[in-house]
Amino acid sequence: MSLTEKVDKRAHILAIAETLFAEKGFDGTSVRDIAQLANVNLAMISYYFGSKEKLLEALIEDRAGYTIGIIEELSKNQTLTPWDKIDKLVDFYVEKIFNNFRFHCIMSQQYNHTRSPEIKELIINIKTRNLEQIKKVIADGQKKKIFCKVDIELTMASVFGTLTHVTNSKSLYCRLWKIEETDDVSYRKKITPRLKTHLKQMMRAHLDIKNEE
Amino acid sequence: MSLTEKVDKRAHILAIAETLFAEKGFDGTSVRDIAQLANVNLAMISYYFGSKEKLLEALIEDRAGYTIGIIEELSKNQTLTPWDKIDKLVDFYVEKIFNNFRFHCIMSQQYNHTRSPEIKELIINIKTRNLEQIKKVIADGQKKKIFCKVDIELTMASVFGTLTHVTNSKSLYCRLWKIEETDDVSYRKKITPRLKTHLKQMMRAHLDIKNEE
DNA sequence: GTTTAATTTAAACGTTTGTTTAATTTTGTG
DNA sequence: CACAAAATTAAACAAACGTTTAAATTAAAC
Repeated sequence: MSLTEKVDKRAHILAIAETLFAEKGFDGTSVRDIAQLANVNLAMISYYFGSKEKLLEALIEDRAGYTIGIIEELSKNQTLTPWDKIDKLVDFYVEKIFNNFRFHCIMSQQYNHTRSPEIKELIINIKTRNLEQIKKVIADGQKKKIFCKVDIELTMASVFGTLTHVTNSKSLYCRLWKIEETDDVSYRKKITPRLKTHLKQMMRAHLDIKNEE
Repeated sequence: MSLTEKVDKRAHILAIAETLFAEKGFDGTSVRDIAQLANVNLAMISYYFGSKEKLLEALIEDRAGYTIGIIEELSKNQTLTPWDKIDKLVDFYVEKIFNNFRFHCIMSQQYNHTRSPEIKELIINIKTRNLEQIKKVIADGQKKKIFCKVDIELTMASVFGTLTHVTNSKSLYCRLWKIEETDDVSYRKKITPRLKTHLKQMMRAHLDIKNEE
C-alpha cells in the first residue's frame, strides 16, 4: 500500500470519528462505531492512533491548525480600517464555523468534559491565541478613536457565543423557520448571510465611538 | 421512612446526578458514579427513576419549570419601559445562568447529543417558549419606535450565546484573569457584574433607534 | 403483634466497552 | 524470488456498563 493511501486511511478514520463524535459525543461513540462506519478493522484504530483518546487528540491537532495564520495576517494589515477588519473577522468566523461545524461541536463538548489535561491545554491555547489577535484589532480601533471603550473579552464572547449558539440550536431554528432538519444546505444558506448581517450591525453599534455613553 | 425523607432522597440523587452530568457529561457518568457519590445503593436509581435516561428526564423536568412565569410577567408589565425590560431581562438571565450553571451545562450537551426524542422535545419547547416571550418585549419596543429594526432571533442568540460562552469558557477566563479555577465564588463575583454591564451596553447600542442604519 | 407494603441491599445478569494478542496478509526492498 | 517490515485480521481480554433479581430490612396499617 502506498504512502498516500495510508494517509488517506488515517484521514478517513479521522473524518468518520469527527462525524460520530459531533453527532453522539465522545463518550457516546464507541471505537466499534467508528471502525464499522469507516469500514476498517477495530484494531486499526489502536494501530494508527494508540487509543480512542489519542485519536481525539490527533483529530483536534489536525483540525485546529489553520485559523491563527489568517487572523494574524488580518490584524497586521495596515491598509484596512478597523471597521473593515471587524467585517472581515465576522465573515471569516461565520464561514469557518459553518465549514467546520462538526469539529466546532466536538470542541465545545470537550472543552467542558474532557478528562485529558492535554486536550484541555490544547483547546485553551487555541482559544487564547485567537483572542489575543482579535484583541489587537479592537485595541487598535480604540487607539485611533474609532471604537469606543468596550469590554473586549466579553465582546469576543458575544461574537463566538452567538456563532456557537446558532450552530448548536439548529433544531430550534429549523422548527422556527420551517426548514427540514436534515437539510444542511438550506439551513446554511438561510442562516449565514443573516448571521453576518446581524453580527456586523451589532458590532457596528456596539463599537462605534459615537455611541459611547 | 416518612414522605419528606423519601422526597429528600430522590432530590439528593437528582442533585448528585446534576453535578456529575455537568462535570463529566451524561455518557461519561455511570449510574455507579452517581450511586457512590450520593451514598445510595446502585439499585435505588432504577427503583426511583426506572433508568439512567429517565433520571435525566426527571432532572430536566424538575429544573426547567420555573423560568417562564417570571418572563411572562415581565413581558406583560405595562409600567416598565422597553429599556427597563431589557435591563431586567439581562439581570435575570445572568443571575439565572450562574445560579444554575450545572443544569445549563447539561442542557447544552443534551441539546446536541441526546438520543431521546422526549428530551429533545422537552428542551426545544422550553427554549421556544422563552424566545416567544422575549420576542414580545423587543417587538413592543419596535412598535413604540424606541427600538430599531433588528434580527430578533439572532439578537436573542447573541444574549444567550454570550452567557453560554462565558459559563463554558470558565477555564479560559480564569487563566486570563488569574483566578483559581476551583474558586467558583471569585469567578462569579468577578464575571456577573461585568457581564450585566456588557450585555446592557451592547443591547442599548444595538437596539437604539437612533443608531438605525 | 401481625400482616402487608415499601424500601434497601448484595449479588448477579448479559452486553458493551477499550485494548491487546498472535496469526495472517500485503507491501516495499535487495 | 526472498526477505523483512508494515498492515490487517479475527479472536480474546478484563473491566465497566445499565439493569434485574430475590432476599432482607424497615415502615405503615390494622
